[in-house]
Amino acid sequence: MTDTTETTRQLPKAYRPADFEGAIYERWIGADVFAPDGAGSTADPSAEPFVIIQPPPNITGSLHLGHAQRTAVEDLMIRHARMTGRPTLFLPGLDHASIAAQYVLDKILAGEGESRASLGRERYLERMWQFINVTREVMLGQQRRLGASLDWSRLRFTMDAGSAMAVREAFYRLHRDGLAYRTEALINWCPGCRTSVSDLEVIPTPETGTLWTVRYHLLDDATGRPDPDAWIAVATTRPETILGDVAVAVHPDDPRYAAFVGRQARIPFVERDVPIIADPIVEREFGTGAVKITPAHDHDDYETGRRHGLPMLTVLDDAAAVVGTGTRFEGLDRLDARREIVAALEASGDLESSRPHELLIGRCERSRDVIEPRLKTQWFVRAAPLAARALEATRGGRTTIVPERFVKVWEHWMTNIRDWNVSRQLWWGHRIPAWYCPDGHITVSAEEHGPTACEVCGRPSSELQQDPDIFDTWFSSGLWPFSTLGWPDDTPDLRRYYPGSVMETGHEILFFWVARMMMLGLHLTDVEPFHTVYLSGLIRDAEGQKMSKTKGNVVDPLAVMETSGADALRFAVIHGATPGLDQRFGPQRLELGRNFANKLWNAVRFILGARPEGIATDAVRIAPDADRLGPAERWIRSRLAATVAEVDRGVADYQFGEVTRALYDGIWSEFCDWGLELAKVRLADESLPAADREATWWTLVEAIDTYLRLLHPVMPFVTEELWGALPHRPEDPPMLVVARWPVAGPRDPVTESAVGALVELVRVVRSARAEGGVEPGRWLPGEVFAPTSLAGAFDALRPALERLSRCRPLVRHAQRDAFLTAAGSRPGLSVVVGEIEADVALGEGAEGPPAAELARLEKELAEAERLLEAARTRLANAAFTAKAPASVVEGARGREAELADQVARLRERLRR
RNA sequence: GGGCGGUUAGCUCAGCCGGUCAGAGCGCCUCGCUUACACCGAGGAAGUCGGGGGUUCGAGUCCCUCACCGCCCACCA
Repeated sequence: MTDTTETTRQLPKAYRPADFEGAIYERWIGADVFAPDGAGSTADPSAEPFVIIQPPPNITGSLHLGHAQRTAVEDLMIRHARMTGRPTLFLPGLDHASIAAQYVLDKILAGEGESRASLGRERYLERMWQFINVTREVMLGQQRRLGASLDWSRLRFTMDAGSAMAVREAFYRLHRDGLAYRTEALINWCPGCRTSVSDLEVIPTPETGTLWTVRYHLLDDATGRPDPDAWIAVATTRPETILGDVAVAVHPDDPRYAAFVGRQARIPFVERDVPIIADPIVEREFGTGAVKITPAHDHDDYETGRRHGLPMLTVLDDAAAVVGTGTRFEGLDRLDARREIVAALEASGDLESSRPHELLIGRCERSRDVIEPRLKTQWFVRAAPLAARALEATRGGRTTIVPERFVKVWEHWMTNIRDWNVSRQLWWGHRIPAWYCPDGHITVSAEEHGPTACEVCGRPSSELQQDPDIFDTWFSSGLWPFSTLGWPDDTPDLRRYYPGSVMETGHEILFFWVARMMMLGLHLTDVEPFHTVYLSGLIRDAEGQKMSKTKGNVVDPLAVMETSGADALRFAVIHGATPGLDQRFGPQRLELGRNFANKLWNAVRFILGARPEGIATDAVRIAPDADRLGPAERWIRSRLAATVAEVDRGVADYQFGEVTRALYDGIWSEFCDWGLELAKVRLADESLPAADREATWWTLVEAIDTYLRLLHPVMPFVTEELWGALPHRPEDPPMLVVARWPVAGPRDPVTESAVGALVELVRVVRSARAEGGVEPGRWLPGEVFAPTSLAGAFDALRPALERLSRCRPLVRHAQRDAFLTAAGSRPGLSVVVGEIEADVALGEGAEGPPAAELARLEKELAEAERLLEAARTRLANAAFTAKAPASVVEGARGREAELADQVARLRERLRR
């Protein structure tokens, strides 16, 4: 490390991120600075640790831009905390993503002519491990490339032994506490994935279907046979479910059907006679006002069936083919069956009508197949009591959600929560640790090898059968904040790093993941798993479209980083980050980041190259000599202090876009555009004592060092690289990554306003020159009248002001009369900026002020008059002066005086 | 059917607690190779802050309402 601390190094002329980003990451790893207790850590061990919880990405392929943006935000927070001297934990991990992974692997297998069935459970899982051994490296590599300062020594996976142990223990306790139960219930079945899915995984999709109206003949009370001339018409979008109908429901107050209630109707094909019942759930206006009830294949009907004690007849199997009906439709896929049933009804004359109908179809989030609700015996987690505790945590302020508006969404969901179906008929995942004995007794065990005997009847384990199902993938994800720290064991990590500080994730998985972590965490550990939930928005493409593989508009972060660098990507995505709001990403954004890095690079190159001869190349950094600072140097320091404060505020408020904006403006528009330009002149001024020039240089070093620290969490690579080339203090650590976060110094309002006025003068003179059509390269003499309060700053900065305004000599007059005499009536450009007036001579040969100059002055006058008028109107309003705060009124008066002065001066200039 | 978010220069967006807040980047126009940077520098044009009400001395900034776009939740078969 000594090479970077004790000597300043030469920087290559061009900023080429690819040349150093990888090497820098290696150096961080080599120095072991990411682990909270790593060899290179400079944290205060007694400080409160800062822990970021990163959603472990799904191990299904590669990371996309959304991952990159979130990782960037997380890394920003953790790097900032690390620099403040807190022990930090940023734990890397991957999620086995059971259903998503199986979906991907199934597709790959299909391409090879294999399938889940052809391989069998064992070989299928072997294939899965092979698959993820490849993808995991890709994904971890992407995180490294992005510069994520993850503690790799703590890498975890939701399918590792630690997670497995936590899953078993968690389920064991939930069951013990009466919060996990097994029952037959109507669940969402995906025929494509051949598994149940949770309510959240069913995506309501608007589609145009058909609404068929079908006649069910009433039974003749006398004969007990269907009456060909009496029927009740029901409307349905799924005629195949007729086979499972067990009732017809009408609204109890519907006069049309009052006489029907209590009678029987004959279901076609299955020739089943079912009751006509009354239930207020029926919408009288919809369809015919009579609803067929299929409790085993429809969520609403299931509830209705339960209310009325109706039988539940399953007529679709796992593949969604007709089963158990004893009809000729047996074995047909439900859609084929639907067609045939409609045709048969039409033939029999019982199809009254059919019309197109817009409806919401539940589709599988993964396979997009139509979800077919069906009865299954599954494990459920009782949600209400868990949700109550989660709500307590957010209401009590122990966990804060950022941005705040999501609290409402959270509350709504938590208060209407339904029990969580955790059984999945998949293979890739944690097997449910429940065993059943031949007598149907249930034994749940947290032991790795299962129970030794049935808990109820004592039968030996050899007679017990383990549940073939696995857990919903979110069950293990829900344990992530503590399962990764050794829970259920009472480990040092768990004590030190739990609960976490900030949990960052996309708002789309607020329910899937955040809610489950809260519920499980509170129940199992008795403490909320994190203090803050920071929700990010989605990354969209430049057109505002959601990025998706099928649309082909996904941006590969690796490719982006290859061309523009990780820093540019990080800057771009952080720049656009507003909590909870989506952002568009396009090439422009990226260029912004890259250009900024380039600017920074060149600024540092300039500073290093401008080192006064009296300072050795390997000089140890010293603070600039305060007695030798000029106005420009004091201005730089004061503006720097302002930027530090702004960045601090942005970080504290999670307004990361504000952080990048403050840095962009501070570094580019203030420090580079004015600070360096002013300093340049002083550094080159041989007439000044060497010590003055050295103080200037040390000021630049101090400023850029501070800016680099502030920017490090956003752009870690380029800042590390550049910082390494700067002279350092003896107490500085070898690398920026563990250097101390800056403390905002004092502001200097007097200097800020004086230099601000002079900067404005330069700006206005430049503008006047350009508008007046003066050749840019031409030096013009100028006269300036500045109030005595600005005299010191003006004189000190005169050489710089001359150079920047390209006016020489620039003569300052202390008296306005003298100024007016000197400016005289010669042809020239006149500017009025605040209390300063300047007149730039156009030189011999000029006939008079060019027409453009007059037009410019007139425009300025008109604008000033307009503003003055507005200010006067405001002050004339008695209500304003009476009710507005004194400071505001005072400010308005000052403004009025200023404007009046400016108007007067401009009029005077125009008269000449 | 509820709920939430967005609507600010041609484009992409900042504008936190109402009082120089009308801004930035890109694009556009005019200039410029001034020894850090053409991934640059200087200057410039450009918006009745979605519409309409209201509160206030004062409103992109608060309230109501409407419109359009987007998202989330929801048991109309």
